[in-house]
Amino acid sequence: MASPLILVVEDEPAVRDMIALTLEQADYEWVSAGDVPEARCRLADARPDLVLLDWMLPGQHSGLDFARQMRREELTRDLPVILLTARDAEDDKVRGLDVGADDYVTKPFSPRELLARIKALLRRSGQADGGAVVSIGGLTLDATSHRVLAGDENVALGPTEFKLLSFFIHHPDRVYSRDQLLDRVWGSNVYIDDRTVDVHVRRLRKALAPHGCDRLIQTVRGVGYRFSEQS
Amino acid sequence: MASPLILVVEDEPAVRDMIALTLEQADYEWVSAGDVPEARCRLADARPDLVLLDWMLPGQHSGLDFARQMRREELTRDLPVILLTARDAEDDKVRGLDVGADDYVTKPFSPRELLARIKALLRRSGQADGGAVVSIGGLTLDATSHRVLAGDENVALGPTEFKLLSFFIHHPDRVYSRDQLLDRVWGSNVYIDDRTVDVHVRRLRKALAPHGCDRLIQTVRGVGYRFSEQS
DNA sequence: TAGCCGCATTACAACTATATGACAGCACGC
DNA sequence: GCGTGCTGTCATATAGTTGTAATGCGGCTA
Repeated sequence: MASPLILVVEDEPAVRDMIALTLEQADYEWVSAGDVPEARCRLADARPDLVLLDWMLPGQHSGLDFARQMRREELTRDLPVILLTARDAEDDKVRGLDVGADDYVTKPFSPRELLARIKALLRRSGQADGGAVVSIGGLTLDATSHRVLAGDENVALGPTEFKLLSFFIHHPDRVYSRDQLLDRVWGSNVYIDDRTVDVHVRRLRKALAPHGCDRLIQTVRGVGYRFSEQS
Repeated sequence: MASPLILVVEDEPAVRDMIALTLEQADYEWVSAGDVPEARCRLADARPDLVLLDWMLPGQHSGLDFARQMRREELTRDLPVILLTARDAEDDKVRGLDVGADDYVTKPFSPRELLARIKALLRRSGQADGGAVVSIGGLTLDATSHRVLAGDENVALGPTEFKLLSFFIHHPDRVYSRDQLLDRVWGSNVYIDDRTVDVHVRRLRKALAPHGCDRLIQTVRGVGYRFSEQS
């Protein structure tokens, strides 16, 4: 496999160079962008495997908007994003997770920490498409054969339920609001009601219940849903 | 932290003993397995922090399959794996890293080299954890999964209690008046009675009490409340 | 020691969020 | 064209959460 390509979106040249050096030493390929429009181009032409995104960017478009937009586009929806935030900005972290960043690193950060998170994230997401088979808590989803097994029994799911479960199983132990789920499972141009998510969750649970796997989909009241093996 | 537990998967008793001795001298805990089925059991019951995996194992299941399977299971996906390759087989190394091994050691290897790699890997994987996780006094709050753990037990909280605890845990060792708490937890423009804070503090304490963590929320008479590890 | 004040505790009724079941519109294959 | 299965919406049921108020308790002060 070729070494992963990482897109660095950061306006300060000094920080960018530092990151670039770190990446090179760890044998990653990289491209960089200094603002959001440029980042869009790189995204389209270079097709990176992961994005390092500075929270504070010049121009009217913040990193937040960029991240949100990425989540809406089919092509970039599953791209792992690591947010670079200033220390002490608890709000930023929360909002960052809201728009779907997968992880964040607070500045200033050590090269080692950055690499560790990149590696962890790449491994997780690489497993997601490459392996095509993922198992959690007795549930097995095989993307290739488009099949779901609970234990060794087949589970019949409709298309939307399958996509929903697929998203959940690839992003476990994390809450997603109904809006986020609509963005990431249904896709961009949807005028669909929040409550519809409830219904599909319900259908998914119903299908999983005979196998005892419905417990994996957990309601987080006031927030959304979570897929997790733990209670 | 307790000393890390290492699972040694190796069929040759002589090599296994040598490794075990090395580990013991470095003050690591260890368990061992001679084949893949046994390794699975140890993985499930002992929950090791790192796996030393021999590439050449008896039986139809190779180390490669085992490693791949580990990457599929949620519980073991992020477990660091060091591969022990028999010969200087470049192919094996490549394939090993492909399935997600984090490092490899070529036999014969020196105890010192083995220990160095174990140490480095444990350090890295330890750092890769938790971005949005804060722990104080046995309490762990994970914003990402929107979960609270006391020790390793789940604590059920309502939305407001969660927000309150989240604020406290991010601002420890400092008194806050009821008005301040209303501002920062409930939001600015609320016309809510001071006494309501008492009730929510009470509810939070009640939820934490079974785990002994209620002592962290302290009343400062005439002033307000404080969250602190010290009494 | 009586009385006051601040906090703890409990109960409760309004309110809100989620679960559930039913339904009509579609798309698709036959 | 006709079933069949899937989707999104709605109405209703259920369950969990919230702020308030009543009451109890203990310490502090006069």
